Amino acid sequence: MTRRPTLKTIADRVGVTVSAASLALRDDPRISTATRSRIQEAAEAVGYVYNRHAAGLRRGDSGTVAVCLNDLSNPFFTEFLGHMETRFREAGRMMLFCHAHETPSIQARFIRQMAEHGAAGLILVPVAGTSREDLDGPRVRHLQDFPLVLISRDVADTAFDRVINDDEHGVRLLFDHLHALGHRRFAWLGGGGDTSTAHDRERSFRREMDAAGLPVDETTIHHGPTSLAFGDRMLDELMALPTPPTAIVCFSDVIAFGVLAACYRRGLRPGIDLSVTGFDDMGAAAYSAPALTSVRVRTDLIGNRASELLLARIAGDRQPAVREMMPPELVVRETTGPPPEDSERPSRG
Amino acid sequence: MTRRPTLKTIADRVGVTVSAASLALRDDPRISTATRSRIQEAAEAVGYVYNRHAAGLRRGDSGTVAVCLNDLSNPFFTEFLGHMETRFREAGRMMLFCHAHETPSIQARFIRQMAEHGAAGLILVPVAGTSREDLDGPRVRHLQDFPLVLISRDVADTAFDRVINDDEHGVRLLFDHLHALGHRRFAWLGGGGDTSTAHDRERSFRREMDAAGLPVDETTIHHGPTSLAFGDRMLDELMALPTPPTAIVCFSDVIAFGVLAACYRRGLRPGIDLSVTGFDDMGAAAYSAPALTSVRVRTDLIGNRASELLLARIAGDRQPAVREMMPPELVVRETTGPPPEDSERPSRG
DNA sequence: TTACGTAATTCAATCGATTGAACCAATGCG
DNA sequence: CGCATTGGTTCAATCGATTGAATTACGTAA
Repeated sequence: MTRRPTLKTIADRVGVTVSAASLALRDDPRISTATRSRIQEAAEAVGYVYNRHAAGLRRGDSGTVAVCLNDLSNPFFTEFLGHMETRFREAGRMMLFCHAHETPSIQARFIRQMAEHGAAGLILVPVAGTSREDLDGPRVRHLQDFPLVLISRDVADTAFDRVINDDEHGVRLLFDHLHALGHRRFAWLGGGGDTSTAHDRERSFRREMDAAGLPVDETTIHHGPTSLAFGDRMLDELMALPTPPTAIVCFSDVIAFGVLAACYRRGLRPGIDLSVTGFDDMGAAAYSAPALTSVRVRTDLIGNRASELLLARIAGDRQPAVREMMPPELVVRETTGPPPEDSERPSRG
Repeated sequence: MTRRPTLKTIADRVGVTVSAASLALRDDPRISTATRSRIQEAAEAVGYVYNRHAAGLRRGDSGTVAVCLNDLSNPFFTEFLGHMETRFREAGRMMLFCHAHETPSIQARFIRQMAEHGAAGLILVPVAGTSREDLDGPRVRHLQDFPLVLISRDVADTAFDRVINDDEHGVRLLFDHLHALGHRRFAWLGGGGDTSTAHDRERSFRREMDAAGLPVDETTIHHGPTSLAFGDRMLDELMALPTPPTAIVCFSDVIAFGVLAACYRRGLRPGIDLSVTGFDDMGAAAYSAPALTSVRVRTDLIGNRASELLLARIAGDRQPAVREMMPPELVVRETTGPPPEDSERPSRG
């Protein structure tokens, strides 16, 4: 097993110096066309592979960018990943990737490691509970003056770029839709973690209830993980209430899908016997049975804008940190409809 | 903006040499406990961040591993990603990630780039159409003697490690189940690309049909992308046939979900009016309405084993390449049942 | 006191690519 | 013919960490 060829291998072969080889392979005009092509041919011939460790050491940029997601099992987040990956690939940068499993220690470790690797920037969906200190504090000095863009979830009081969805508006769209259909008894499912999305969406939900003059029945508010199982499990609980809700507003599509599964099992017809809404409008929402009414979070806009912003920062953009909110869109499908006729009569009445 | 601290920064501060600092931070016994802790404190104090470019240049291993997936939109593949990410994280390695979008040129470019970055190994779900030459040929010498493990999809005639699912057996399980229920008219949906999974599953399907003495009606065989839309679209086409199938065998859960959506729209009851099967048994299969009968592909076993194998290769294991097949499991849920009573009468008869 | 062993630390070369400055040769111009 | 210019290439220092060999300091045995 011979050693991997280097610029020296090429230079010796052609009869020039390492410098010439270096310049030639990067199409520097200082090297004549003739020698340049001889060098390039030699590189090809010996199977030369550029060594970014060496280059990165000298130049300071490794050509990588880091991305840390809180949860891979939720397709919503992989949508982001897809958009960003494309953007970075086009920019010629590789992606260091981490799945933080909603675990602060994993996130913290990754942030350190990506700094060690010389990643030029970081895009982060902060795990639940991430605070200012985790990104900004004295123990994470590598993030000072470091290109970092938060997406999807905000972290209060930080001076980093953020690209997020307008969650409060999204909930308002859903609420208005359901309220206009005649619903008065609502349930709220999900949003268990300490994240801006959980807080913002629930706050907005409560505010809308309040604005509509509806009391919030705390027995219809259930926090829990963003999982199919949670939605599935909670429907039974809600239906067992003395006055079950006529509309279930879910923190996420994933939870709503779980609710739909439970509806099927109980013989409840979503959109007729009960209204169910999701949030995110991931690809699968249009194909559930029945198709899910949801709020589209523009993962494309957010992912692309975040990537752009990060690349600009890496390129040296020094403008003050921005906080951009992308507009959600209500997508009405089949799981919402007017409340059933007899819904005004509480079942115990 | 001061320059990032290096070993020299620390050394100067403590009053020792760079070598001492280097050794101390790696807990080398050559440095006394006293100075070692002074050095470690100084490192902490100045906010030192290890520079892997420099270390990697000298030592030759950057501590990264590369993973290239063909398709992120399919949760089946992100399941792999999750398992592998965990394994590599535990092994202290970072992950360079690529989404190849089923595009050979992206895959090829990534393979080159991860070599440039000094990734210690590569796990690859080869994009459709990947041939021996793409991995082994004279144009990709960086993969010679390089730790590479293929997962999920096989590539013929290669001498790389492979960890895949036993697809032929999986299809046999499904077919036997449906055949035992009484089905005789089958349709096959999906498997459009030039991949081993597409070939193996369809070949197995045809073989089973043959073994059962059933003719394969080519109008019930439809190749197409692994997407919800494809499954959704194809149901109408199959139902419009003079003698529609009573069982639809889908290449993937994703396609099956599309079929279920179309069933809902047409008022067909999966498992009663029509049997539908998936393949992969991704998490969502248990929560579709109705719950999907599928074949579980052990992404956990495959992902973990592939990671292990790769780490062993990186550690210097030189045994001949292996090809391991993980056993699939039939998971019977609600979308399969006996064919409807009148199904023996062709609708045109 | 001298020689010696050991512990602690330093020396110095190295990994491979980059780059501003220096060098050399050939050409152009006065 | 001599000097300046330009084009083409090389020189040599540099990035930061690593490591086998060398050195120093110190205590101990002869």
